[in-house]
Amino acid sequence: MGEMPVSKTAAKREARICEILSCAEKHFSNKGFHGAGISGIAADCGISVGHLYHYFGSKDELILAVVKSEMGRQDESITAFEDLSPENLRLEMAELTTAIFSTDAEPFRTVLNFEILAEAQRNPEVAALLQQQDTQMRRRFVTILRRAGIDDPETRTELIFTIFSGLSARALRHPEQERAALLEVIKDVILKILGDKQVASGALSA
Amino acid sequence: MGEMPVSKTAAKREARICEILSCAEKHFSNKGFHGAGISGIAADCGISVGHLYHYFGSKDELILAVVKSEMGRQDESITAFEDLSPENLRLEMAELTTAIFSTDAEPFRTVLNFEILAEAQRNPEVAALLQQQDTQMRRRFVTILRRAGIDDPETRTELIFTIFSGLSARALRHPEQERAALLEVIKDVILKILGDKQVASGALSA
Amino acid sequence: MGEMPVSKTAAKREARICEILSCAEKHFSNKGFHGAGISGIAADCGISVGHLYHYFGSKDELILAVVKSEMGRQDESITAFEDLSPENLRLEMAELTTAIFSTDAEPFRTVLNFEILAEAQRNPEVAALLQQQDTQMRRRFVTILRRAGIDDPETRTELIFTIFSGLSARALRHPEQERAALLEVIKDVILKILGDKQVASGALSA
Amino acid sequence: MGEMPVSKTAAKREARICEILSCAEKHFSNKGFHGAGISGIAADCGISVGHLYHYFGSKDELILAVVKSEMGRQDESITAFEDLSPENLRLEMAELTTAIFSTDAEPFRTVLNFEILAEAQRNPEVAALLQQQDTQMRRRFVTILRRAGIDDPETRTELIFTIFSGLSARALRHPEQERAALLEVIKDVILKILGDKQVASGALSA
DNA sequence: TATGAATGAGCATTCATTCAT
DNA sequence: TATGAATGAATGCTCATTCAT
Repeated sequence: MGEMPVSKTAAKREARICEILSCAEKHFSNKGFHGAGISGIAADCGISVGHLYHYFGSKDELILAVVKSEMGRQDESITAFEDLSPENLRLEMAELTTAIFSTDAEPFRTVLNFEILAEAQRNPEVAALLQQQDTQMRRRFVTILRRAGIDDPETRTELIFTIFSGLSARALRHPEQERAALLEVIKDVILKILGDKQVASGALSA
Repeated sequence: MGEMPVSKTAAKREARICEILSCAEKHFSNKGFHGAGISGIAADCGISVGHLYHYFGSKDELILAVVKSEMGRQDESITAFEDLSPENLRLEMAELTTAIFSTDAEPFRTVLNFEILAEAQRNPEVAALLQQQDTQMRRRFVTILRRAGIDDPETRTELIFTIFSGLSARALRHPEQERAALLEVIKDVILKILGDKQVASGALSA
Repeated sequence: MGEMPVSKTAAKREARICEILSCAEKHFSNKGFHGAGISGIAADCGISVGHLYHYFGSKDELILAVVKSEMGRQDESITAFEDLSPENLRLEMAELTTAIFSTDAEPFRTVLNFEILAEAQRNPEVAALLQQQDTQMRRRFVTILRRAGIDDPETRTELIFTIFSGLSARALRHPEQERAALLEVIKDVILKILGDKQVASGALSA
Repeated sequence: MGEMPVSKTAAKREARICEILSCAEKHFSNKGFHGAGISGIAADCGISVGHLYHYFGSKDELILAVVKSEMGRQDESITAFEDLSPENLRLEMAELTTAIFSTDAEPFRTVLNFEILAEAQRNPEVAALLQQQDTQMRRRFVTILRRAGIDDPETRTELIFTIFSGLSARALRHPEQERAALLEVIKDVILKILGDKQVASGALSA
């Protein structure tokens, strides 16, 4: 069961690719997609430039692969919320509020996050990848909410994704310390969104 | 009255600087800070490379200046909400929800927005500028809300800024057409936030 | 008596030229003739680039002027040895041996010394200046020796100039501390050269 | 016997490096370290600019390598004086006096000589190299003198190095034709220095 | 006399990429 | 699979110099 590598070489190849991706991610995080250079990445991997081109035909291809892997990771981290009881789901999501200001690797915030969004504005392939991945993440999240018996899961998903995306930007624009209050409010909002029967005009009102 | 240029040369100089900034902004938008080249910008301005360096000592200086001007523009566009009656304020803010998906120049979304956020992650000067500007914008918005007689304006400001920041990311990640429903929800949320006496656990609940 | 400036403006002009030369000398010393830039020199003088060109038509002209002034200074410092009694002359010259390892401004050693020699190898104008100045210095020194009643002053001058030139190079190649002994030897050699009736094959032998 | 290159590629690489060094030396001699450009050197070698950087990481590195090779050559040319009989040593050294005014490649004079000395004044790495190499050359020369049975070889070495260094400067400052007499005197001095039992206050006196 | 805007060639350096081995 | 030699265009930046004012 599961896809096991066809041969030993194939396994080695995949490992090598993984290593390159991880090196590339590091460099891209530090210097940006355009600031990082292929040769630096190759050197960091301990392979030659020419050999890197054996695995990735161009820098754009490498960028795309990194973006894809990054999003794979985001997607994966949604798994943590599957199979939670409705109540635990609410609590865990509320906790994310705090995490987003500190951790760099969770669904709504990655170091490469804004780099990717910026790139998406000018690279259609990246944009397509981004949107396709987002669609999938929303779909999974909707399923999670539905399984938890929450009404109108699509809208609530959108709301939550919007708020968390916003938070990740605020972590950069507003890193001061008085934000503790904000976090409390947001937590409450999240709990509301996941707890109320109706979402907005109804649920949020008296 | 009004600030008139001290001298003719100074005026010319300022005009030239403005032109460079505008060209640079265009190039940076299209190719990113690191993708765009000084020589391209200079050529587009109709001046020589060397001469551009007469006005900006380095590319970083130019980037910083563009970021600063960009944020000045964001800040300015808040002015539109000053002097509005409380009710109009609510409606106008709700309208922004739609605008953020279409317009490229308003307080919470600019083409350069993510480029700047990405740059802020590795360039401390940009980060400082970003935070300082955000502080000022929040202060102004708080004043607007307070003048409109809205309770706990600080928290509501944070909430609104968070939501709009999130929306601008969603415009990229989720540009599909079924989002009309989301917009309606967000609009309602904004109206709630600006209309309720209490903010969260209280106001959003029944 | 002596040449007084024709007018106040002329005096001012000369002062300005002096200032430029002194700034240029500083920059050339620090970065070399080719490493230093006109604009840096102008800035250091507190004048505009264009204005510097009012006084010196080109960088080469400025270099030449600095070389000339440098050599003027070397020449001047020979004056110190005129009017010395024969015995004092010997002692003073012997003292120079020590000075050459520490001072940067005396006839046989200047910071710009090697820069000038290197430039002379490729710039004929500098070479000509160098040789002409050296001729004049030798002539003056010969006169000094002759007045002191020293035999064959031409040859002794050559010998002394050679030794001091050599010392200035050794100050760079051999700046260690065990050189005290060398200095004593050289001192003695100088004293010999200036004291013996015959110069070499005779005088230096038993 | 002999050092044979480890592999064919390594040999090729070394040959290429040699070629670059020789081209660089030529350019540096003609225009000075700072006057010569990398692109000119690369073009002269028949390689691309980028490729030159494959071998030398920066211009400074290249300068340093040229200086090093230059000094290697100076050091090597001392070999000619090893294994000479005492008498032949005296004569050969005396002959050098003439050579220094004509040849460009011998221990005490190279075209790049003053360029290097000038650079040493501002580039500590070059200075260090210069001093280290000089120390070694002195050491070797001392051994030569000692083997020839000459007393106090250290002091005599210093004296000779000083005189020859001085001569190489005089070749530039005093290239006129009446110097034949000087040469004779210097020759005698050298012979004395290498022939007398005592060096200075004693040997040079009656 | 004095400014500083303006130029464009030149600088050292890095880039993504190709290719023979 | 793996190397690293090789390219040449492009990078950000500085240069000496000119010129209108």
